[in-house]
Amino acid sequence: MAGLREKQKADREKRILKAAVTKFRAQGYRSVRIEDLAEAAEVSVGTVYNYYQTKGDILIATVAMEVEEVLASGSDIVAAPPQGVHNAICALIFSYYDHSLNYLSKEMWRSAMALSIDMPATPNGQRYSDLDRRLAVQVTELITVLQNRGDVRADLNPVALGQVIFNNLNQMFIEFVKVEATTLSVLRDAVARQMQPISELIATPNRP
Amino acid sequence: MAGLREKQKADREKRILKAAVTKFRAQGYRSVRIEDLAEAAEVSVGTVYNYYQTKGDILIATVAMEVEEVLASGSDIVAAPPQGVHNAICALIFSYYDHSLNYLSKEMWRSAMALSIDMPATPNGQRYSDLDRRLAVQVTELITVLQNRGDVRADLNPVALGQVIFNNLNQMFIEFVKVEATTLSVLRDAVARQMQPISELIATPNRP
DNA sequence: TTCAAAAAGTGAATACCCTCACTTTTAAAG
DNA sequence: CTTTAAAAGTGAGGGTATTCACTTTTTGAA
Repeated sequence: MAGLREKQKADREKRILKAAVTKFRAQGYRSVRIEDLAEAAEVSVGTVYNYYQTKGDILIATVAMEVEEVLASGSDIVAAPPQGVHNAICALIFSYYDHSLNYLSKEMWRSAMALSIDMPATPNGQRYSDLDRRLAVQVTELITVLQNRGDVRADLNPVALGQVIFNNLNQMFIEFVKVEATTLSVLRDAVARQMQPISELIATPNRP
Repeated sequence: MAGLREKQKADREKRILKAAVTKFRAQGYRSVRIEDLAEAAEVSVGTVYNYYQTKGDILIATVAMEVEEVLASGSDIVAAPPQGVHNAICALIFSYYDHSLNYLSKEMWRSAMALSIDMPATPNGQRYSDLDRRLAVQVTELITVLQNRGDVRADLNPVALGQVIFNNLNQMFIEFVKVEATTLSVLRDAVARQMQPISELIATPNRP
């Protein structure tokens, strides 16, 4: 299995991906030409297409790496959410947001999200949608944890709630990456404000 | 003002737009070439670009017409929402959804939404974002109406609530257009299920 | 070691969006 | 009616993602 051919394949794929991460961040996804990636990875244009179906496919591969990290950081929060419904929900959401720009620029996010909408049937689009789905599931898990802990009313459907909260945080993130000037702290404040009434409503009523 | 030149200009623009609506729906946005539109509108490729900045610009123009209708139908609902919080919210959302495919195909929506994310600074993207904003405002207006009527708790921030509900319905619409096979009734049911707990939570508590 | 088949690499060719230097048409003044 | 400037139209050409017929490399059996 670790023949010469396999080793070379893995190496070429890695070189292409590394070139992509570097160049996409430095120059922006748009302005990087496949030829640039091929040159940096020391392969031909045709070879790039042996490893990735489209330019967008390469982008999704870089985004997927980041989202895996985001999911990992989120699972820490779900395992031990801070006290209070609002704090817990915001902690999870903020952990997503704070990780989101580690390796990716806003422009890369925009392009990736646009691709996932525009080409939903391609492996690209599906992979991105899967990541979104896993994020939504994680939010639902948090709600369930909070219900088990007695913080959130037990009579609420955690799936419906989780989806609504995820859809909101996702849409807010879209708005965030659409405006280059917006900072993470502005995003956090806006979402915290939106979640405030939701958190209060779903919290278990005080029984004095 | 209604000189020959103006008349011809208006006529050409209309011909291009008409060709776009027809061909985009028939063949899909992607597969229609600017040259096809130019031919159908009996102008040259260069002329198309005298009226619209990019291919995406033409798409947004067609989408904008549809969204204006959606907004108009929504304002009827806001003016006289049906009884009950859940009914009122769903009525508004469903009026959006039910109008959405009048002139546009799912593929057109996908492309338009992708454009709005990917090129937020262009006139295209901004115009689309403006339409989204107006829809969000309309949802907020509905919440306010329901508050004034005493159906929704007066202590809730209608803007935060309106944004969350809009973000959710918008994101659900994105998922809807991403999967060609999904029907409007499936979409409606899913959103109704999500809004159910929200509606109950924000409704004024019964005072027996 | 040799050789045929399979796998992978290659880059010239293709397709399509968009631009721009040039031509044609319209407006309006003389 | 001429003339001239402004406005609009035109389509060949530039740029880049993607393809595919051909070449090179690797594998594994003889």
